[in-house]
Amino acid sequence: MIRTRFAPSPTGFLHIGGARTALFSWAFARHHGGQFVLRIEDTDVARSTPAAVQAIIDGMNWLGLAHDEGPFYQMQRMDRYKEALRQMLADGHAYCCYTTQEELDAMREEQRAKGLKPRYDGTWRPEPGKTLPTPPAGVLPVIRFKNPTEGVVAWNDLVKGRIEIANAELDDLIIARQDGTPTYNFCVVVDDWDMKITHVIRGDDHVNNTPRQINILKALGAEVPLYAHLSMILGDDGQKLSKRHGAVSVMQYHEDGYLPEAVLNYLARLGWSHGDDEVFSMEQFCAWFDLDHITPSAAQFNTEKLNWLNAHYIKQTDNARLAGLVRPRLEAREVSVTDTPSLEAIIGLYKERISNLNELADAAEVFYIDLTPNAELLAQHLTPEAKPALADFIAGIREVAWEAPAIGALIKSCIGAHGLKMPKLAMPLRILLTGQAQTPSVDAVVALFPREVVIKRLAAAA
RNA sequence: GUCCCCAUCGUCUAGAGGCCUAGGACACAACCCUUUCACGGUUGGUACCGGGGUUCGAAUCCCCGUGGGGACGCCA
Repeated sequence: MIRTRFAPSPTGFLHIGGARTALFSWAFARHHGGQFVLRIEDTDVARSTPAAVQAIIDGMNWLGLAHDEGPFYQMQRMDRYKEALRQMLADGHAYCCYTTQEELDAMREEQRAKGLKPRYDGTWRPEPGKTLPTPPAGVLPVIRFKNPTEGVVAWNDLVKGRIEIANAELDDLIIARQDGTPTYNFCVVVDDWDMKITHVIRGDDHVNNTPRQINILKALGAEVPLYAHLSMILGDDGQKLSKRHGAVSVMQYHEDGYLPEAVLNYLARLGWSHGDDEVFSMEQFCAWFDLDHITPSAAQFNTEKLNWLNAHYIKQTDNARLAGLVRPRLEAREVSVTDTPSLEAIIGLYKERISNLNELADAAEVFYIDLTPNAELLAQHLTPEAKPALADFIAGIREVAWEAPAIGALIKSCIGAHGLKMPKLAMPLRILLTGQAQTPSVDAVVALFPREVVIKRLAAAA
């Protein structure tokens, strides 16, 4: 049974990189009929918040990345970690270290100054025949993992291939703090073991943790899972995403009018490929996705391509669902949506030409609010030569059959009578009715409105 | 500084030694369509980081550079 996990720390929202990691873990489990576990790594009490947990879950729900187990909270598993810690101590795989924070800082500074890799010097590490210093009074120890000093740790990374790191490069990391609480690398290992995770799919900022985790796993007598390290996603500008620069919540995409299937499709294609396939459903993705064909190099986010995909999915979506998504956006603007014109009809006319739901709301809004066209824009298009034709149109509008072809015919007869080209009348009509110079076919726009509203809006020009 | 990773059009990528005169998509340009703006359609330009090998043959394998990124916390 394949089991994957997504293990965010709840210190902020679910961003695009985390979402892709979750997506790949989820899809891999789906592909193999396995299970996808959600685990909340909340051991950093100072920075973890319930609001962040909720934000992450909201993001995953919006994207439809459902977990099969969890969420498990590491803070609720403290007893288990401490038990494992005792075991490590008893087995001689871990030891108490009394070096203080200050001493450590000084040591690192000195090593860095010498151009060395900062690392623990092993003062308190027990060795056969070695006499340990006497523990200083009043200093609470931390627990360190006794990392092997010889040989190499290697694994076959499912994305990057074989990675090998010499144990000599690794120092004895702290697995429990002075207050006795376990640290990240230890919790992860115990959890992955207990939760029977078979494939650890995560960001490649964890590559350096992997050899340490493998060593701990072995010390614990646990089976080592397979690892797949996903390269990072860079911002639109090629820069690293961070809280300070460019990182936004996936829910921001919701705000900005993106459909979850567009975001999902875009993310799936970022760092993974299936030949030339660009547009596909999540069902299709799960059928294809197998950790093969994941790019080992970093990928730059491209909003324009996301926009294109979003526009594509909006065109594919039926008007009723779109109306359901646009209506709350109009309500948020305090626009009261009435039955005439119907929101679905407006959407049907506009969805071909916009690329997000907010643009759809922008287009729909003008049908429901009182409108005063921009005077300058109107003056520019409502030329003296157009006025007689407009007057004819206003006269004719009371009688004409209320459907686009008949209205179109009326427009043609009005311009014909005055020897004008279509845009001469179409443009002022657009502006008077919608306030905008760019709209769909003007006869269709006119037909959307109730007749009285058209009469009223055009009267304003007289 | 040390260790690790990465390197094909502007961007996402195809490519697992001959199928590559390097393919697709976004973006861009031109044209067509057209009632404005879009949509759509057609066409076009643009890339294998550099240098050495290996080989009959390398975008693909190896080495060295160079460039970029990551890690080096009692954070996760």
